[in-house]
Amino acid sequence: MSDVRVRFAPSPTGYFHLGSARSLLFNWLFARRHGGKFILRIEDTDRKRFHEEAVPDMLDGMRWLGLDWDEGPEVGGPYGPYFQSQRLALYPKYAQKLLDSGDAYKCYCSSETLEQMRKGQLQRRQSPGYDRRCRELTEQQRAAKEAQGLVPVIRLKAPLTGQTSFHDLIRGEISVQNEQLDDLILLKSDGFPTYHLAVVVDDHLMEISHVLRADEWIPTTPHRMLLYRAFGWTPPLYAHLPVILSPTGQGKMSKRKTVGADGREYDVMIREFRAAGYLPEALFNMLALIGWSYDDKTEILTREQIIQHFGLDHVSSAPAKFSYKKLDWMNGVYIRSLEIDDLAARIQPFLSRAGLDADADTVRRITPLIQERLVKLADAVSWTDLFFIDELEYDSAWLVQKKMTVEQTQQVLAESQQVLSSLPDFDEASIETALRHKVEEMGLKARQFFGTLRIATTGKKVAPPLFGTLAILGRQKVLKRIAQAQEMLTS
RNA sequence: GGCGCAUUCGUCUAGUGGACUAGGACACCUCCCUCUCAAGGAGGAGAUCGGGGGUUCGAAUCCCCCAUGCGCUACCA
Repeated sequence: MSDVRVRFAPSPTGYFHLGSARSLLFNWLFARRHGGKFILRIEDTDRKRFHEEAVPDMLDGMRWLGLDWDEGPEVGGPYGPYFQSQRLALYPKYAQKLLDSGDAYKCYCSSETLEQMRKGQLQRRQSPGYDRRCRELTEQQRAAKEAQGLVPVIRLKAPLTGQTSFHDLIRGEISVQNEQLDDLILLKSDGFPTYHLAVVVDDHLMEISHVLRADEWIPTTPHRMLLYRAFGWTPPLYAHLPVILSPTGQGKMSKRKTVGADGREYDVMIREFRAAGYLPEALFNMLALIGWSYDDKTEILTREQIIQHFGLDHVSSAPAKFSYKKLDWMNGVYIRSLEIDDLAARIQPFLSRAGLDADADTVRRITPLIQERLVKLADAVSWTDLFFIDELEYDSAWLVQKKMTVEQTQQVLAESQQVLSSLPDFDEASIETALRHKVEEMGLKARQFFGTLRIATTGKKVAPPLFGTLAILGRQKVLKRIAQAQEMLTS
């Protein structure tokens, strides 16, 4: 397959979300796997739903995920333009061709008429659909309508009998009875094409070889076959991907916030995953595994491995829920595999954004302590704020550990104070040795002694490993915090 | 209502007629390690493959029916 050309053709109506990203990724993988071209085409023919930020948001998201495009916005290409709004002159000509060949006709019914027609049909428990009243209009009838100032749409003349079928690369043969097929509108009365016309014309003109799209589009595919036949063109090969279900399993993944069975709100926008501190490589891996699998055991795959092994034969046909828990796990795996410098650099912006005055050197030193505790980069904030704030806030009762008295707690603080102030070197190893020695001497449990010291120096019940934390905090800050704890205990 | 697509542990999946007493991962449980939390190690529980009929010496895998879920049914995509 040397001349593989696939495209992702979103409608810019909102932010880049999980469902789009997955379809996009599979197209991209298919192109990369077969050494073909990946094309981005913006289907902005619906002026009512157009969203200004949609395209920039998607391009940003794609760059973040490392998905490049060979032709499309910003990069151009030999088949441009890649915005349908810039190709508008094209579509009426093709609609006219179908009019000329008798495969299409002008329909003068207004939206209101059609709406009423549907209502009536539903009331009579009939299938809603256009009743084709304009299909066989005579020349005179049309002239009369035009004289009234009615502006027509152009409809495809679907066959009334027989059946239309196509071969789906994932599902095999799919066919429908032609009587089920509506006379689709190809050109709206404002001269804009509908999605159905524009897609077919553009896919043909751009020489698209394979169309990989979500499941929910299956019902429109027979119409496309009809259009290809009317134009006398060879259709591309089709593969319909399973949709992503919402975390509850009730319905497909929403394009807005989605609420899980636990009542929690889950992220769906790529920008939200990014802001929460998911790594692009983790999301990439995770997305690739929705509906595709490499084998019976491998879960973690590099981008290169995925490209190398990706194929439609391992794409499942059943819809799947997106597992946020598994994404969290996978993100942790990727975070743990990062080089310290790399991770520190990725954490930094999250700290700054949270308002912490975190210098790069300190962040670099803290990073090894929290690396295996991070699920998301944003978690770094609550793990590290203790290093950058001046006053700790905590309940003094926390200082007193289980099975310990206030007196013993005071003793722990005093002894710590003494040991730590007299240490020649305030490094992690020295601190640990000296303190463990003291624990033994006092006959306490390590968790009791260090528990108290942890609260005193970090203000938290859960914090990074103590000795490394103390070393990074520095002697001065540590002693000051211990003194403050002592004060809190006595007052 | 009509049409279409789907149906393997709670979840994501492996499985393409015998190697399946159905494998892996997440989540869950127990234990170990341990200064907290993690991470890590060892184990455990969890699917009679949606149901019912066939075909076959043999079916999760092929066929039929049913049920359920989802999708489409716009001058939206």
